[in-house]
Amino acid sequence: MPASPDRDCAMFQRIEPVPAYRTVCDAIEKQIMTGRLGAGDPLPTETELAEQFGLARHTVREGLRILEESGLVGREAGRRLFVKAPHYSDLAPRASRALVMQRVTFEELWEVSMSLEPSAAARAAARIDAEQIAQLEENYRHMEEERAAGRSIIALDVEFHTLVAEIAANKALLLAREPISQLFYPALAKLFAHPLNCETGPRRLAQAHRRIIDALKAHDAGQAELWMRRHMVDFRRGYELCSFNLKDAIAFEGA
Amino acid sequence: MPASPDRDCAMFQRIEPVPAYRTVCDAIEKQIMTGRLGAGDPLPTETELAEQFGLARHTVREGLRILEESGLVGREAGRRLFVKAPHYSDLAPRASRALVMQRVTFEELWEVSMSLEPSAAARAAARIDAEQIAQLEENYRHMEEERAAGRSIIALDVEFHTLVAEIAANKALLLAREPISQLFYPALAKLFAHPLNCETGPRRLAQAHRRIIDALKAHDAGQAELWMRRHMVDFRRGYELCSFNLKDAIAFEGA
DNA sequence: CATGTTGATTTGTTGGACAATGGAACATTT
DNA sequence: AAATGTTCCATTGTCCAACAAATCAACATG
Repeated sequence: MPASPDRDCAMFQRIEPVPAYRTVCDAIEKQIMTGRLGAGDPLPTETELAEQFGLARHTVREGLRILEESGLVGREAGRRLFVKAPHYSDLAPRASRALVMQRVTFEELWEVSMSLEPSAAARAAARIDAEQIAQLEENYRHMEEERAAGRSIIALDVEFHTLVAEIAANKALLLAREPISQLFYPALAKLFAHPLNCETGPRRLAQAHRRIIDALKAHDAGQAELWMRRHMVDFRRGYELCSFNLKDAIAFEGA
Repeated sequence: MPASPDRDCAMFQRIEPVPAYRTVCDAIEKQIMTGRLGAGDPLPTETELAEQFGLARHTVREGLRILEESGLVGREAGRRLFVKAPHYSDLAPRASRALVMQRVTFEELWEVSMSLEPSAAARAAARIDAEQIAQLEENYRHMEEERAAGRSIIALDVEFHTLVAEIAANKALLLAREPISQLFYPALAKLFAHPLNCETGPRRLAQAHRRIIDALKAHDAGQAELWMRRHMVDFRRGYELCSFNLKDAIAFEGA
């Protein structure tokens, strides 16, 4: 083995001290992941945990804050903490912010969406039911209403795509696409603020949604995928038409 | 508007009390997202923060734990906290665990990977450089070594795919695929534990990697995508061959 | 120049305390 | 009887004061 990197010679790995609050967090997490604590179970009270761990309540609390943030525990109507399965909506905001901080570009987001959205539509076509069709129609109706009133349809567009993904019923897909989907909000805002697009943009967008819904209703996976793809391509073209740079970082959308 | 849902009539939204530690977290997060605190900047000390916020140090600490967990701040060689841009490797473990708890199936993971991995390979082919080729070759060499020695190549397989994704240099893609990629670890372990696959599985896997690397070296996006797709299909077929149920939940991989 | 020593700074942890909130059980009002 | 007020207890949110342990920098020592 020639040119073996010298780090192979490093005999010892970096050793970092583990604060007690992290151990608390890990211990509880382990109980959850191994199923000894299941979703819906209430956590012991802070004082009980402190006793069991032999630590001060403050220390335990810091561990709980971490667990809470990672979505493994949450409050269900009241103060008490309950174990829960983290929902994609818990994790998406952090991921979105991470992407913004990494100065992700429109092009990067678009590329991934180009991979995920059409296949999501195809999958949705195969398993959509009446109630879900109604949801999509309601979204469409609402969008036309807002559009006629000259109000923003951005939130409704993001919702439409999330609805399609939920109909596709793939938990990994939902988790993967949501952070990206959220970031189209500022991108669309920028797009529709441009005089070239403030009128035609929303109209074309609604038309595409119409086509997609129709394909889904007909359980036509091919058409659904096709129209979703066209919809995405159209989005990108609009961006270029306004001579926005695809490689600019996505702007931060404040709370 | 017929059949307006009665929740539209609810005059007031749910109002939930915001504990001070969350306000702390939000305040600091805002400073980061608006750029007043940039990556690499040190945070004020806990006592300073406590003074500025007019809160007790421990309350501030709970807020810091949340920020730390979400990856916006971290320790860089020492105790002091620094602002940083969250890396996908910070967020992936949480997401993976979320998927496990939601009882994600092999089929779901596979479907998303089937959308992401081939296009990642195609994109990687367009921009791979000499050093990156060397990394892939090193990974391949190492894999053959381990395979010959009868040791597990699973970690190296996961690493291979992450390498390809990093070469594709799409930050959104990296973030989206990593949690899923991590979950193939237990799936592969299960697969290679089966007598039908413990020999042929790793061999076919290494062969596919060989083809992919060659395509990448030739900057042939089409071939890279094609072989990656075949590689994924092969993976699934192996799973079916062992008569594993594609709809079984992925097992938890303990620390 | 590598290795102690010292001291100031900062984080990790503890203890005890109290206010505020939620929930349940019960009393009161209409 | 249904809605509203009262009481009490368990639990969480917050504070104050303090100490142990680790880090860093400067300096002293061999």
